[in-house]
Amino acid sequence: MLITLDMTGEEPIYLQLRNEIVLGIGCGLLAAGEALPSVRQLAEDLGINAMTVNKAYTLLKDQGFIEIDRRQGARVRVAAQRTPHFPVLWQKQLSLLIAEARARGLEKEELVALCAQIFENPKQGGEGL
Amino acid sequence: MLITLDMTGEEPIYLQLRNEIVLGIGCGLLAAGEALPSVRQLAEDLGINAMTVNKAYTLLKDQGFIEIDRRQGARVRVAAQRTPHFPVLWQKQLSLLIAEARARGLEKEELVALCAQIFENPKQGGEGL
DNA sequence: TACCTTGTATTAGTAATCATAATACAGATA
DNA sequence: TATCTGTATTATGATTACTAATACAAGGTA
Repeated sequence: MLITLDMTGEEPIYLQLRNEIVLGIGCGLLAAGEALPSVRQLAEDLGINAMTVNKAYTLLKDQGFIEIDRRQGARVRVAAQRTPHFPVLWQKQLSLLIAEARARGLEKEELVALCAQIFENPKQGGEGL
Repeated sequence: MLITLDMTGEEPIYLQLRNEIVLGIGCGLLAAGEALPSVRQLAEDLGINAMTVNKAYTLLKDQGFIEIDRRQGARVRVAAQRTPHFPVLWQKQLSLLIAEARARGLEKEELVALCAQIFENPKQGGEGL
């Protein structure tokens, strides 16, 4: 999977990397059980420090998206993605985004249609606005 | 409208304040055209510095949620909330959240239903997960 | 054994953020 | 004149974020 980073922007590198991988999993570009590059390999490919990659991996592990074996490296988590409780922070962020949309005059039908569209292809995003 | 801040958490005060106001607008607790407290008044009520309130207000103004008249203070923006182009950052954040949901195994129907529910009452959030 | 790979703990240093405070100013209003 | 708006300025202290360099631990393999 191709990963591009914006080294000039304000978003931290490790967060960009984490988000790219989450998007990859969500889109199916990264299949369940698929191996991720080693921290050193990915760091070299991206031209960043290995600890920065490690920070992203650790974050993904703590959030339940990947598993890390000290011997064999990281891979996309197979099971248990369907956590019983969805993260509270996730719900708060979603509520805030929807509140912003309402404040800007978006109609309920538009929102629902947009969410359904993004669900199909999160990397493309919503082209209809 | 009642505003509560978490002074111990990690989220910046000015951001909490900004988000609370956005939620208030989105839920209709703050009507279009309604006046907001002055920066000094709100700062005193909340026990924070006036410049912190000013930072939140300036952010809300730059994002198109409120209008600020130097004479009469701030008020919820009446028109033009329906911006022709929805903020790119908003779409990116929504795409990321939906990708996270997919990665965790949420079904499309569940997502749509949840979004519709939150749209009705963003402050309540999604209780169904 | 020797060497490769893997992740990770530690340390460090630079930079940025955040909240606050004290003023001061411009403009409108009562 | 006195008082209310927002705002620009400057400063300060504390904290945190971010990235990097290095060394270590553990397992695989020739």
